Amino acid sequence: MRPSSVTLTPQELELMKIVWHKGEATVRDVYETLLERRKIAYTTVMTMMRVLEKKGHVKTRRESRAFVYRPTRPERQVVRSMVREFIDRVFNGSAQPLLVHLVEDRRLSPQELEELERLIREAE
Amino acid sequence: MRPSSVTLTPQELELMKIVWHKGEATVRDVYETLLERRKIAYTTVMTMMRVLEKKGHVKTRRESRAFVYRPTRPERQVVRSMVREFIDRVFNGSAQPLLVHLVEDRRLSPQELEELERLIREAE
DNA sequence: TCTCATATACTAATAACTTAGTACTGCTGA
DNA sequence: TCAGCAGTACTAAGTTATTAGTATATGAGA
Repeated sequence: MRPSSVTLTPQELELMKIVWHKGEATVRDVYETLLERRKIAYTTVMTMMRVLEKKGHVKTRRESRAFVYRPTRPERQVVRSMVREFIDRVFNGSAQPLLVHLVEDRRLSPQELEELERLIREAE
Repeated sequence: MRPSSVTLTPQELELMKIVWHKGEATVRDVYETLLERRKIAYTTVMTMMRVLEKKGHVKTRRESRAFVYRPTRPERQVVRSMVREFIDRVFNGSAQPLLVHLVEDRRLSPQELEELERLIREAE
C-alpha cells in the first residue's frame, strides 16, 4: 500500500504543525491551541483530525475516552516534500530561480545571508 | 476595487505559464500547447481561460472571431507572490528555513551554489 | 445509580477546482 | 447561398476542502 501523498492542504498543515509541536495531541489539545488564534468548532477540528488520519498523516491510539493523535512522519520530511512539490510546480523542478527570488526580494536579514553563505561553503 | 488574489491554483498556473511564455494567446494556442503534454478538451481550456479572466489574471481583446488573452501581471510578480504565500504558510513567514532546506537537500549543483554565493555577496 | 460533561459517530452543506459536454453563432469557401 | 468549421455561451457533474450540526455513547462524581 503506497503511502498517500505527503502534501498537505493549508488547513491540514495548520493542524499538523500543532501536532508536531506537541509531539502528540488530542482533539481538545488541537482545538484549544487553534482557538487562541481563531474561532473554530470543536467538531470541525475532529473532522479534520479524522481526515488527517484517513490520509495517513497521523496515527491514533485510544487513551481512556479520547483518541490521541501522533504524526506518522516527522515535520522535516513533510516540509521537504512540500518544498519539492512547490519547486516542481512553480519552477519546473529547478531550485535556483527560487533562490534568486528570495535573495533579490530581500526577504533575508544580513545575519541570515551570512548564515546561508556558511551553509553553502559547507555544502560545496 | 481590490485586485483579486494573485495566487494561482496548480492548473491555473500551468495555463498562465503558457500565456506568459507566448506573450498573448488564444484558447487554441493554449489548447495545442497543453495537448503536447496531456489529453485535455478544448472546452476545458476555454472554461479555465474564462476563470482566469474572471479572477483578473488575464485580459481579453476580440480579434476577428476569437478572443486573445494576455496576462495582466508579469510572471515575476505573480511568482514572487506565490513564493511569499508559500513561505508564510509553511515557514510562518521566515525565508531562512526554506533556504536551509534547499541547500541541505542538495537540490543545487555546484555551479548553482557558486552563483548563489555571488548573489549573496552582492546583496550584502 | 443516575446525571452531566465530554467524547466520538454520522451527516451535511457550501465553496472551489477541474473537466467537459451540448447548443448556438457567424465566417468562409465551394 | 449554404454547409461546415471554428469559435463562444451555457450548463453540469464529479471531486476535494472546509466548516459544523445532531445524535449517541460513556465515564466520573454526587
